[in-house]
Amino acid sequence: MLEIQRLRSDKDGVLTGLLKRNIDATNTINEILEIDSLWRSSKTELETIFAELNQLSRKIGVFFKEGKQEEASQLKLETISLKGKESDLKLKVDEMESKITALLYSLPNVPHADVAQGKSPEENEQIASYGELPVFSFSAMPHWDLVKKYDLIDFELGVKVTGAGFPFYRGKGAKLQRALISFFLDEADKAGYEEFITPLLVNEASGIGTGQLPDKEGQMYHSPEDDLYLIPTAEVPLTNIYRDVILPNEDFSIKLTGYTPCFRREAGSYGKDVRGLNRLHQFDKVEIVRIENPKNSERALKEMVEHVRELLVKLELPFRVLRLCGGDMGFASAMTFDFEVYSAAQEKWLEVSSVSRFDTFQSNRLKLRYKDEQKKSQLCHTLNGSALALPRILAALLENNQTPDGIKIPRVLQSYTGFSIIQ
RNA sequence: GGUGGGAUGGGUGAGUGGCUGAAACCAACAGUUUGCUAAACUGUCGUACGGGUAACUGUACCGCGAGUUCGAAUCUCGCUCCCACCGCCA
Repeated sequence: MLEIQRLRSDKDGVLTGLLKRNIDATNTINEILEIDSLWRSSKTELETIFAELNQLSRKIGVFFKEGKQEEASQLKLETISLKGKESDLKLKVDEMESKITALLYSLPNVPHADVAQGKSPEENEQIASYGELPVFSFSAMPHWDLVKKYDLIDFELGVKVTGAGFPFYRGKGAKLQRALISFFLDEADKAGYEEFITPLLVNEASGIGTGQLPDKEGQMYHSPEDDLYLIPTAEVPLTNIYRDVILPNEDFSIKLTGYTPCFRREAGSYGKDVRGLNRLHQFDKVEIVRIENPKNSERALKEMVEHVRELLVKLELPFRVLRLCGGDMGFASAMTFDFEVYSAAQEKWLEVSSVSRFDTFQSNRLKLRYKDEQKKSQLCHTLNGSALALPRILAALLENNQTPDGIKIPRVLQSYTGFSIIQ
């Protein structure tokens, strides 16, 4: 949620920023500011009434103590008309507040100055690439055939036991999965992130805190009996650790990581691009989360991008890094870098990581603050990124490393898997 | 699932209708003292919003939401959560 102070002080900046998302928010913001100024004057009026009532009550109390019944009842009469005004005004003020909140919730984050305008993924800027695209002297198999050939993943079994998008990993497929998780966590640990094992179900307040609720309700699995949501990413439990927290000073840098399964309903995304491991209802991911002083968030973003880059280099996968254009960025993000690995048999780039800075957009909802030098509360900046999401990494590893003799395991994983080739 | 008990500031905890935004203690922070540390003493010590350049000031908040009352942390009702014991279970 954008801060209303920002709309008051820099309306034009916000408007031009949102244009990068191809959103013309003029009407919304004008409406917010109109209601806001009316709200402020009404609020002042209301508080004056409260102040008068408080004073009268105090006097009545004193009169009663002194036994002056007459004077007290006199004053009681005065409160009646004030109370009438109060309840009318209070209704209006409440109405205005919820209207403002609803309008603020509807506005996405303002893209950072360096973000380009654009409508679709084609307009994302490629800022780096690494590795060579594999060439095969034989006809390469897509991963959904490879996993069948080598008994690594059983999609049909998943359909039987649960439904589409819930695969079984088995044998070396399961081991490889576990190896990747351990590798990612170890790398995060080396980079100074504290590891967590988090709850996989969260309450409504947490969903609101990180922005999944109320807008993206349909994307999460929900247990109505207990009113709990299955997490779509570890970002939710990890970031919500710091919901309603005020850090005591301005000298902090919080780095969290965690492996969790992620659950996504993916309502409405059927058909192409969902084959095999490309899009699942349940998948594994290691997430990194940072909470930073605003002055350090730019550096933090760079470090996170570098961290993800290193992971992919070590896995020997060809990849490219994109800075997303305004139109392709997530609702809460101010800047996002996507990492895509090349999947050789599908001949496609697959998104395996998304690293974003949210500035104060999340912390405003989370009420996550720190005390500055003047001991004033300021909103923190939050950032997060996948490091990494497993299924598409697995898809690319299998496809790119296939040989007539089997699938070769990257060197860095071999100590984790205990084998160097899948035959 | 059953039965009880509870929810007050960073923590412990007092407070059953008015001068209580909230005692006291602890913790924390600043200062005095000190060769250093400790101790002692002094002071500060919630959040949000509104008004004001500012000093400051008004209002709201004692789990959440309603109600009674001139006035509610305190009384009434509903809800949520937590704890303990029993049952069941990894």
